Amino acid sequence: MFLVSLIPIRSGTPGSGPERSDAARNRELLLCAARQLIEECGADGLTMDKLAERAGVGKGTVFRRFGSRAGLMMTLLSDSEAEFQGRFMFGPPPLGPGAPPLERLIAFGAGRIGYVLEYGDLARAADHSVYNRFEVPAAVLWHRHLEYLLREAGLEADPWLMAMSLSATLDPERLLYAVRVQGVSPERLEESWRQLVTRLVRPAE
Amino acid sequence: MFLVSLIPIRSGTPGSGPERSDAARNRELLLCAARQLIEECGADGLTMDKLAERAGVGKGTVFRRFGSRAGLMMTLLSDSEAEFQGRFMFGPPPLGPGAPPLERLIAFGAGRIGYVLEYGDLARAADHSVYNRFEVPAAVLWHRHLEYLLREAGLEADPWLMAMSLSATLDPERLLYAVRVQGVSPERLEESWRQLVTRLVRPAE
DNA sequence: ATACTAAACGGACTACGGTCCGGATAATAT
DNA sequence: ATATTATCCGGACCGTAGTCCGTTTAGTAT
Repeated sequence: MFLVSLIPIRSGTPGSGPERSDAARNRELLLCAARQLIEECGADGLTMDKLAERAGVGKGTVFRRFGSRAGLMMTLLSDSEAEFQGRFMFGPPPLGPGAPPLERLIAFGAGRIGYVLEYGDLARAADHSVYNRFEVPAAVLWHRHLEYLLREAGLEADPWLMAMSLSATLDPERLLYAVRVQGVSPERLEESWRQLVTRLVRPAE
Repeated sequence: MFLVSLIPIRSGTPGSGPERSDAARNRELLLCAARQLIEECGADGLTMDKLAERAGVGKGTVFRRFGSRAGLMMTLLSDSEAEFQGRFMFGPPPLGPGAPPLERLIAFGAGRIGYVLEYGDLARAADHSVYNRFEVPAAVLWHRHLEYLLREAGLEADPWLMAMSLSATLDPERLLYAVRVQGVSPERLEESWRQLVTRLVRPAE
């Protein structure tokens, strides 16, 4: 069993030591301004320049706080992300521990689909790292969780890569394309996911 | 049965009519310069400014020819892409018609994995459209092919979405991450793909 | 209070993808 | 040859993410 350091999402703190008061104040200003801007222009319409101006700080401050645009988006998502993590790691079955692995897999997909549809553009923008989006703590955690459930379900073959395939299926960009462009219903997504994982873990006669 | 208009990849021609002689000359200059630059700096190191300068044309010309950076990359890949398309649509079994659907699915994955590993950065850069990368002709064709094979194999449930999951599994960015960062071997990828599609199409007892 | 220092600040700067439009030019008609 | 026109050309221009570095400031030691 592995226990990660408990929801290591992204606090928005650059250094390791305590935070200076002006830094803390600016972080709040920035998060507040970001939420305002997203409400006004949507997540895709948020630019780092507009954000800096709205918050009344320099552009450098924005990047020192959040590292990148994707980092900012992750910070904005961190509360709901932590909530979701808590549910699938410690919450009630079938998402949390207690239910059989296959049930948990199905619930995980449904949960993630709901999450992505709720925070659509934000989730997509958070994924838009130029570098490896697969090494973001949250992504690593999902992957490990899927891998763990696959093992528990008795999957023989390469749970690591299978977890990767499953992660790919739940990729925000694809899900949003299916729903928004192709008009696929969330229920249909969930059902397809259920079929997928069910067939995956079914033992080879 | 559907027969697409036969390998509609991307010719690099903007208008619909015939091409003016200077335009044709510049297109050749650009493709040649692009291949040079990729050899020198890698696909990721190619910028549209450098390309224009190297080819001795204006920047506008580059974008009129190829539409975008991703469009240029697709054009550079079009020969090998056409070759791959020809193989899985008309070539010899097990990739081409004649073999049982499951065999063809397995071969398709292996072929695609080989393709992505061969043209790595190029394939990834070609996928990097800002807009919907899922509507690129080549991607649509793969998707339809996978969907068709899934149906042929007797899959009951939602072949369209299942084909989408399978496409996601074969996404260049993910494959390259697995191989280059995680050190997964191509054989392991192929084996995992084989397991995945085999389990998918296995009938529900 | 004063001096000191590490941290944070700000905004000019770069790199890059992509757009625009006035001017050049190849094909065609006369 | 000349005129006409649709197409193409070039490079200045824009918006955006991200970097850099001289300046300011919060916290702390004296």
